[in-house]
Amino acid sequence: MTGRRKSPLEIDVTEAHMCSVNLRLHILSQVPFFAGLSQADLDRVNSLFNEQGYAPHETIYFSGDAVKHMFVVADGRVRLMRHSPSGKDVLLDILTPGEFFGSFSAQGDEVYHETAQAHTQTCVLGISVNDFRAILEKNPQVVLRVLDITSARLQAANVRVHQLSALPVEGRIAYLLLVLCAKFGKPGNDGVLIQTPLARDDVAAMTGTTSETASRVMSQFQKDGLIRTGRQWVAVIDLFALEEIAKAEIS
Amino acid sequence: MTGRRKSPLEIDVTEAHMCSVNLRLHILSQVPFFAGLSQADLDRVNSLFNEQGYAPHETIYFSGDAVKHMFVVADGRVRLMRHSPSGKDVLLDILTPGEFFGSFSAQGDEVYHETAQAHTQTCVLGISVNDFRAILEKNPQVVLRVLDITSARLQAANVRVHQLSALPVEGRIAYLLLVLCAKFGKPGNDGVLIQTPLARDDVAAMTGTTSETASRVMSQFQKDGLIRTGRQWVAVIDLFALEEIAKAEIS
DNA sequence: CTCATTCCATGATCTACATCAGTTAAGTGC
DNA sequence: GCACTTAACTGATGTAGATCATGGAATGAG
Repeated sequence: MTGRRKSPLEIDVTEAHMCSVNLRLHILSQVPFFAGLSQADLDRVNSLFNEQGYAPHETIYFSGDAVKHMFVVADGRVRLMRHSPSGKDVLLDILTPGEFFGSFSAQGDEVYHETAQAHTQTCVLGISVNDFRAILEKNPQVVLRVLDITSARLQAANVRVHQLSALPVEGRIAYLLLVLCAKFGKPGNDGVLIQTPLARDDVAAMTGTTSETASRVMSQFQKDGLIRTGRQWVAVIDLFALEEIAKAEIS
Repeated sequence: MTGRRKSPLEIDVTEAHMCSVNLRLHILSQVPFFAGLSQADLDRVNSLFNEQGYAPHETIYFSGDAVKHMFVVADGRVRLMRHSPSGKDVLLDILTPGEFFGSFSAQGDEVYHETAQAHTQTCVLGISVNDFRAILEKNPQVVLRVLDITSARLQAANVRVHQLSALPVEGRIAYLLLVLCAKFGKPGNDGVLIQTPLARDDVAAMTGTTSETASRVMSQFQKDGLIRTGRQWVAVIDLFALEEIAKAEIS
């Protein structure tokens, strides 16, 4: 393993805390649920957002904080997590530019039910819940898109419940790698590289296990030639084999 | 335990496969997301629904079936579940009159991702996805309500993911009983009776454990005076103690 | 470069819970 | 009422995976 490359991730470490105006407009037009808006509407919407930069591990809001904003990731990666008194945190999702988080229900939650944290150097666009709600009320087709996305997330959450209830750790990690591959994968020389920092702790926190067990399972995957992995990175080589493991049930 | 009462549930075992027209209109007006409609709109919506009766354990649709309808529970209880190849099924939810299920995303899923089954004698109102979508497109405020409900369900699913990842079985069952209590609870002589048939298998399938373990945990709860339970029923006596257990983390 | 920190790997134990198995009790139909 | 069926209880045993503990490798700071 002398030739193992180090840190193959290509994370843009731009110094800018703020993202450029160009990027900002581009991002908003890319957000799935604003896709249908006219340029004029888009400009109006854009003026309601303000941007904010975060360093890695900086917290955007804490679980339990009063809800004030809805956010869109402009650049970087954002972690959504839930804490436990014991310290065993659960990583709900890693968000990529164009995805939204925070509150968006019309009735409005009182407090956030998860913590949002910058995973990498991040730029986030925020809008007050009132402004966002006004947009929703004026643009029915936007609401339909938000509903679609929320339904898809509910769907994904149910899959996760299912897996935590019925699959052994190995299967859950295999499935997670496939999901991350679909979301962050960049085909490369050897396998599909998951383009986001991903520590063993992260894998553990997304699959309901410990970092030690995640480490063992991933070591085995590597020995079996299913993945290549190093410090904070993973590349998937054999998608099909992982799929088999994710589906496998011991009769 | 000589005085243990038998089957304290008060399930209406009406013979009717169909629910009356009165009930039907009443149900639709009670459905949270139709609550804002005018009487005229409500009548029009009503005409788009057709009703269907199901006997206990009858299947309304299977996971994997092509999506054709969105449903509202009119009477009885409906189980939403996911199957595993191994046979270890997961019970996602038990629905009560006024709740909807099936597909409702605007883009439309191709197939159902869960199986819906009558839990008791049930009457269900169905509407074609096209008709429902037309309603959504004409009534923005209805979409907002659907979004709210979907957000709340996503929220609940995330709680479940969290618990499966971080809580021991005892805690998950304690929490489940509290949730069921809030949803189906009827205060009675001794404790709050959960007004739905609830076998140990059901508890197990909702908490990611086995019926044996569910049985052991619930026996212990009963010995400790937290609940009263029998064949297919549970009454909660000490809500506060269950809350403590649900929150407890080992260090 | 060197040191300090963080992340990863892996062995040795321990335990919560699954699994297997047999008994008891609550409903149900005749 | 009695026989039959299904659900619940409970003991014995096995095991996946947590926990504890240690050493090594990649990265970052000075």
